[in-house]
Amino acid sequence: MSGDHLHNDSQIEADFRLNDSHKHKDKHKDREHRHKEHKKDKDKDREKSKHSNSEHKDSEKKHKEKEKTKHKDGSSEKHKDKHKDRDKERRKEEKIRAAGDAKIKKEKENGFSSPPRIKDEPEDDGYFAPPKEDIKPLKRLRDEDDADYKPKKIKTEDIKKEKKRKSEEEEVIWNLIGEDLFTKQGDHLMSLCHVFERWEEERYPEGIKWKFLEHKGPVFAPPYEPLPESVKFYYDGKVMKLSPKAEEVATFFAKMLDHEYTTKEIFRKNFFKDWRKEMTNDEKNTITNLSKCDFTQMSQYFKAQSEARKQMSKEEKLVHDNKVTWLVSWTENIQGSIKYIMLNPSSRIKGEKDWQKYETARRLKKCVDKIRNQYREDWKSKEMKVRQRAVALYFIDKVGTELDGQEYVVEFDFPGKDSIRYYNKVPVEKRVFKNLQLFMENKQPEDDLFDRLNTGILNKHLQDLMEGLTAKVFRTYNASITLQQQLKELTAPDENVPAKILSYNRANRAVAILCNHQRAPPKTFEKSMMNLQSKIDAKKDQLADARRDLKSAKADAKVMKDAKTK
DNA sequence: ACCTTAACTTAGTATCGTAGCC
DNA sequence: GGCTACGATACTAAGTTAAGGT
Repeated sequence: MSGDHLHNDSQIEADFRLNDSHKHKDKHKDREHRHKEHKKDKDKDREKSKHSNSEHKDSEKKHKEKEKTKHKDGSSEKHKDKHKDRDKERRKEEKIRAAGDAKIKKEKENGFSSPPRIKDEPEDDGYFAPPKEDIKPLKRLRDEDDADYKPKKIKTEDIKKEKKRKSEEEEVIWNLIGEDLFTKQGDHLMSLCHVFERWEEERYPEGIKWKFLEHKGPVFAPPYEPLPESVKFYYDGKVMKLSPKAEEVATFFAKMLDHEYTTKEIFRKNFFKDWRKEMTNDEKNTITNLSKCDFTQMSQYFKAQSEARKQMSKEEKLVHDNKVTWLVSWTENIQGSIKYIMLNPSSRIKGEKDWQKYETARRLKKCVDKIRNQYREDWKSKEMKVRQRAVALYFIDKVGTELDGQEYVVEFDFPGKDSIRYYNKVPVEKRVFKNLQLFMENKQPEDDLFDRLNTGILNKHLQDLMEGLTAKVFRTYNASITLQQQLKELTAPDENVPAKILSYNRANRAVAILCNHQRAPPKTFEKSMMNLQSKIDAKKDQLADARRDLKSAKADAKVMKDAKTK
């Protein structure tokens, strides 16, 4: 959700209601969207896998180095987890690298500088597009949402109870099976078999089989990874290098070599027929008899792989990291920064966080007076560090409060976000002004004004003042309280809706100014403005015409009247 | 103590979809 | 049916914050 001021608590609630009440329409939209997304994702996935080898040895080296240090000093649980992730990743990378240097070279020319890390499970051979958690869970059904909205902590206690209840139920069901279903015992049995209840609920009118379908996205198989060079295929006793497609199909057969199926004539015939479809002409000419094919090396290779998988520890098998919220990450190739794919703002994970943000701001409301009093006191502190901290905190908190007289004015001039110049003259309290003068004593222009202060000191102080307090919270708080005050001031209960909307927009604008929101005029702005102006002009002309007509009509009427009376 | 980085938030522009108008 | 305006959504650069590294 964007803009602090745009979402106070009541609005968040409203947002959820909106989703709920619109779920049908939205679902439809969502489906369409996902359809598109899948296509995109599919393409993306192909791209990613194409580029996945462009991974740098650099980052791997880094990982290894990190690992070393961490093990030495005994890292936290969380970090151990990360290690496992990295280990896994490294293994993946190594595997991929083994696939061939030529490929790497080619792919280095392309954009990606790291293979995307996708949070799925290794056992899962399918690619998810979109990833398992819907990329756009925007309009999920309410009940679904509710289900995972609740639990901050799922107590093991509850799970145990639930398990116990289930097993007791099961026992009763087993005891009742065989009973006459039309007796009370039967009713009891039916009531315990929840699956019947569900069918009961979902019964549709005669002939109607479904009301809507939800597309959760197709599962795409990962692109085929060729076998390592060392794994040979033999035809008629001679080594034969298969084309990638033929090799891929051959692996299906190789993987089930131990199965009885492969001895069945019909099965062998069917497989061979399908296999030939993927062979090159040369292969078709050479491979004419399935019995002369030797898949044993392939078979052994896959057996060894599955054995290795079994050897992995429980933790290794768990690929996911439930300490983070992103679905996919990769290293961007220009700045080397990390990019993420995260959930939509309307997802539980984001919505809950956003809600928490406002809860923190509400907590600040309770102690903000105390905090303000304290930093005012600290302006007089003997300790320079405390004074600097207090002045800094004042600027973090201060939101254009009007002061009597403009005696003490501070001029701000610095590159702000997006390197946009921030230039403003702000009236401040006398003590702040005097303190700033003090901080400037014996300093060159390039010296730090707050030389005794750093983020660590300030943040620590904020934490001490209130748990969870950071600089951002002041902004959220001040924006929210301003919106509330403005709404109170500008709106009247008996106003009509357009008037209320106008008042709301005005209140919102006040907050936008407070937060220094800037927006370029839209490209079509001037054109729209001109259209509006020409409409106004046309109306004015019309009005003038009408006036003229009225005047002459009146004159006519007078003449007529005179004539009539006459 | 200072610097770097991962993970997340914020806030901007771009684009899409659709209602309403002609 | 085309055009426009406008709200919703998508996309993403550039912030913040906390934790880790040197």
